[in-house]
Amino acid sequence: MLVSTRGRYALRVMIDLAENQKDGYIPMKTVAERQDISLKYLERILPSLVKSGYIEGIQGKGGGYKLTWEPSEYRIGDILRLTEGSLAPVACLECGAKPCDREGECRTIAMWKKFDTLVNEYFDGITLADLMRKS
Amino acid sequence: MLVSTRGRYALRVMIDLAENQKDGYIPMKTVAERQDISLKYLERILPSLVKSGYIEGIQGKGGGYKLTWEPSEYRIGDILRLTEGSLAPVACLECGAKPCDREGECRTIAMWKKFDTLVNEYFDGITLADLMRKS
DNA sequence: CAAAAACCTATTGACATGGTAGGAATATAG
DNA sequence: CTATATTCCTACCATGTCAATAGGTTTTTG
Repeated sequence: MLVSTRGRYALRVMIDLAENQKDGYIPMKTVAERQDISLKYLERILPSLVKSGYIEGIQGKGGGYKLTWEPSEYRIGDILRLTEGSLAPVACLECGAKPCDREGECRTIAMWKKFDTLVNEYFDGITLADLMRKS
Repeated sequence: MLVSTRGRYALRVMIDLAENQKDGYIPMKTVAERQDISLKYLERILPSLVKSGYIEGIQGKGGGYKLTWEPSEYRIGDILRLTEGSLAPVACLECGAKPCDREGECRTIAMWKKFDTLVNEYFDGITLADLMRKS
């Protein structure tokens, strides 16, 4: 399987926050219940989204999380790359990978590169707004 | 990372066999050395290819493996699906998966389905012959 | 018979995944 | 000020997969 729960859960949280934007700061407990995901596990996934400024969280009673920008400004590709680490199909295409010493004779690198582009362009062509419930 | 060594090694073996077709049955030891892959590990990957009739192996001295068909008749997608198990991006799209009980309210399933199609069509559009050294 | 090769089964170490546990820090409501 | 709600932080664990190794057995040929 290609996409782990990390990325998928993050995506579901973002969609949930987007669809309930009007409620202001939303406690993760609420999202976890609505999405039927372990609260504790979500708490481990969210910090990366906060650190990158995708969502904003405030502590204490009445706190919670909310989106920083408009749903249409979030590309799914960005969210997945952030939470999954990378969408590269093979190690040698990962950002900052050490160059493969078989690169000269490699028959497949061109195929992987094209695939990598395809994947990134696909997910960059979709935004959070595209995934929200039409209402 | 999306594609494991299993699929990638299998692919390299197939390409190697394709490029050296003229030599008849090729011992896996030779391929392992040429490709710089552990022979023992290759021996664990190959049986699935044999079982599916993609390659043919004969035992004993002077034995080895060779392609069953012409290189142009092998779709990369088939080889990867066989060795990787599946190319589905999420569990619920895997062949014979139990239906997800959130499917009705799932905002992302359509995106994953389209992606799944994209991936499979991409790799099904490439054959072994496309990856061989031009000579 | 000896060598070469495919074939088979078990085991290992490393790592990722998915999840749990227990709390500390922080802010608000009353 | 205190109780409560919430984010935030660290550690741990159980399971599974990946990549590889090990040590054979069987089959065939020269």
